[in-house]
Amino acid sequence: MGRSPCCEKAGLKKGPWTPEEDQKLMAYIEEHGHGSWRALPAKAGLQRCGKSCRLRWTNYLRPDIKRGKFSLQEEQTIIQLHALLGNKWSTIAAHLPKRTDNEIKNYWNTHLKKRLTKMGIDPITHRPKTDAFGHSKDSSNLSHMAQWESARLEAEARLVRESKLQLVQNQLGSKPARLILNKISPQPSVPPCLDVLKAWQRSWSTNSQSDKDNPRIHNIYAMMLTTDDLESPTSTLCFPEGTSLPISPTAGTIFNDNLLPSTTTAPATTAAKSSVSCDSDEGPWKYLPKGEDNRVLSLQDDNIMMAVEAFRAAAGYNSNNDVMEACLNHDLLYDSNEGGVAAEEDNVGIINGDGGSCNVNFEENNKQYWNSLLNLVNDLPSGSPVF
DNA sequence: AAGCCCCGCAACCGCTTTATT
DNA sequence: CAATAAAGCGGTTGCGGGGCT
Repeated sequence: MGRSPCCEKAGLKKGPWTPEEDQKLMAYIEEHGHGSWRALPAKAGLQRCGKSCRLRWTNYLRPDIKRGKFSLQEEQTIIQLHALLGNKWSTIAAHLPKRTDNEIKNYWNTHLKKRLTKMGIDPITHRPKTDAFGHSKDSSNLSHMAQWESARLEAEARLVRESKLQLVQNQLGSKPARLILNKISPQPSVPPCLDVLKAWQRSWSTNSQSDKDNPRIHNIYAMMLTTDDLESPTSTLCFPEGTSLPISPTAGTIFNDNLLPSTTTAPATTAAKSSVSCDSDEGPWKYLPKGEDNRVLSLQDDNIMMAVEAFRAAAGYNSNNDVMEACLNHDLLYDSNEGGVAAEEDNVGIINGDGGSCNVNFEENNKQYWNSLLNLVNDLPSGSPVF
């Protein structure tokens, strides 16, 4: 499946852009939109390849780019997200609305990475370097735990991109505590919070035992994570109850019949095409492909990961068995009786943020780690000098 | 003043993913 | 369903500017 490089043609210019070229590109896009990038250079009178034009536009010329020094808050957000996601620059950029992935990547490589190193923190694992050797298990667990949040954030970022063109539809059900997977614009009313970390905390907080355990673990890094507001315009975890938005019709819909308003019912076409579901306490989650549904998506906070999994599964898995397997592979489902991985027909417990009725069998160490991290963060006065 | 070195950033390269035919 | 095109993404490169000797 080869594809010839887009700049192969002789005569195409490379290297730094001149102001004249910038002007041509901006003028063309302002008037016509970019359309097909490949076709753009000829139409705009540029001796560049489409890829070069796209990069120049997305990384530099786009009017909604904020340039200049990164604020402390932005730095903290980058560090936090990098700890969870690794080098997923585009996903991280989705949480810093006016910054480009390229800019964030550069800033990380030239500033933040060095700063962490100087502080004795491994910029890859985000753990104190002295911990790295003796706690490899912790590191792998951290990575394991981060998988789900990573998946969620990536799915979220995808939905956000796709939803930019959508029209807001008015719909509201009777269920309280709505959580939506996408959002068109940032919500100023979102309360300051460490949404990612708190999401984790909720996932592990079945008991309060950890409150008194390991109070000093990773305290240096916890200090670095201190923040007043992790800006997360797409966060699923900070929305005030009662908020409701439609899921993008271009992205498809994740839904759960039992959480839908009683007046809406799932079309019969659902199961046929997207026989994708994840069972949960609320009943099965399903995914409806784009164009087939325009209802409002309403999720209970605790089911967010199940919904995301249903969505992801719709793209890559064909049967319930596959989805179940995917869930099992991610340690999402556990046998409620034995604490081991459940067979499909078993009565399985679902990881559930309220912790009340679910069976969470992750290592206690992970719980303690994240809880201690959050406790430390919460205990610190807001606006603590970190750097 | 000249040469050298380091750093930051824009841009490129090539691989992967997604969309289209 | 496979092939192809287009776009996305992350790693890397190389240029230009500033500081140091």
